[in-house]
Amino acid sequence: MAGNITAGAKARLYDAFATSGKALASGKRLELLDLLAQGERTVDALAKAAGLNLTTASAHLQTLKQAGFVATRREGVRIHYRLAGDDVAHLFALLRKVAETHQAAVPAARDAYLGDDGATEVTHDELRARVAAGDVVVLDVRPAEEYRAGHIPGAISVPIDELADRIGELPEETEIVVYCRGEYCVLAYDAVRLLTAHGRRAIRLNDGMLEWRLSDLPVEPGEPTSTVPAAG
Amino acid sequence: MAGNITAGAKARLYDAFATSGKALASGKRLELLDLLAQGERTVDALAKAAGLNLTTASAHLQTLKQAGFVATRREGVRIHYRLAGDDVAHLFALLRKVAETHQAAVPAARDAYLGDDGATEVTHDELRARVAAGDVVVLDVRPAEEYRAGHIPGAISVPIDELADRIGELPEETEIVVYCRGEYCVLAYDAVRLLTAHGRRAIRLNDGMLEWRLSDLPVEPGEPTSTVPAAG
DNA sequence: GACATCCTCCATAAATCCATGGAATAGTGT
DNA sequence: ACACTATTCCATGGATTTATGGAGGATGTC
Repeated sequence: MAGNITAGAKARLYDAFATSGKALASGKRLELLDLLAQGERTVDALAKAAGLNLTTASAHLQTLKQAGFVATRREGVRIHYRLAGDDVAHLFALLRKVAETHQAAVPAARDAYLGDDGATEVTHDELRARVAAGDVVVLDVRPAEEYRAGHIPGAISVPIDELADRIGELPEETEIVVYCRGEYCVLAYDAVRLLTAHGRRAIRLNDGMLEWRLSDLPVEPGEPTSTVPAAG
Repeated sequence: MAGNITAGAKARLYDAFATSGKALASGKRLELLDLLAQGERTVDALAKAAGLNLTTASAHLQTLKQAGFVATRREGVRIHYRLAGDDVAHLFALLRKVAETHQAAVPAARDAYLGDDGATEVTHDELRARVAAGDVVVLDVRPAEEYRAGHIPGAISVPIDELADRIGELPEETEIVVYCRGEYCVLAYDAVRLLTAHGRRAIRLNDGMLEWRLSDLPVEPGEPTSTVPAAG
């Protein structure tokens, strides 16, 4: 029923909260939030990235907008959607964490999706220490657009789609730390599998850009550089 | 649709997250979570407190259980539901906060429900300082059951239903700080209106037990005492 | 102005959710 | 074994949500 017209003030308040809850109640909308957490995007780009019909994507985005989770910006004929605030990203991240902690189906679905890459994981702190020591190369395998919107300082960008062709750009001996969108993003897993298959030493960041940003660690916007920084 | 049988592993993972999202997608379920955040309760008690048919309440609780948000304990013929963890309470609190921040309808619905009591609000820190100074009486107006499950140390219990009859138990000069379940709980507002109408000096805690507990402030379980502590 | 692009709004069919009453189950007391 | 209580399970009708195609609005180009 949800939203009884003649309901009392209490029901109206809780139904308003539930409007925001409903925004989290569809896998496709969560996928859209996941994408938006990496930076703003147009409706068309979101639809393609999430594998949705344009009309369907638009409808989901309206639901998110009603919940106040996203805001829009018009640029000519395009409309760019973005998260309405970092608190929304926090809510999204917390939902996933709580679901993984308390819902038995999640770890299973997670493993089925991500698979095993045999890679070690490093924490934020370890990564920062090793970057400071010049010990590793940090590799961002998200689409270039997302790298541009913000990446870990010093990371180089090789989108997962181009990685097989551009593997020669990566150092042969230095260890490579790969990251992508977040804890449940498959790109870094795929990248590690590809890199180790080519004899590179690759490990994975614990999680990804989402958690990095929400931990208030430094984020750098800007274009990818075409050269790999001198390692060691 | 949500839950395509033939969907890929990614869709299954996000649909699993969405299962937890769905648990937050009904005003009635949020009311149940609000109650459970105060302590465990039987199905029957929850149904009555939320104004639900027993069968309907049971169904909502099953939804919450599937999401992993609640756990159960059998005691003889009764089944007690409780939150599965503090992270669930955090998620619930964050959802409300994000909704209030970003959804225009929430502040309006909030004001319509809570009304105005003309009262000053005090923060956690201010309250602790004034309690330490013996400057105020802290009054918990939640049902006795919830007080018993955990209350602010030193608070006295007068459930809102009994307050009109028991107003004489309260000091006439000392300022009274009232609190109840949380930021959107109406009981403290009602209590302040009642107390000021009877010439008492009453103010309100910023929020309530939920936020107090989630801030890791000390919580005391135990029976109400029938005597009001000597004030000042 | 005619036209293309990007997006939102509308209408529709299938799937899902909500509330409810009645049946079934688990545990208690006699 | 029998009655009784608390809760869950099942079936049903009505409302809501999802996906989709087509119409309509807004903006930019020629």
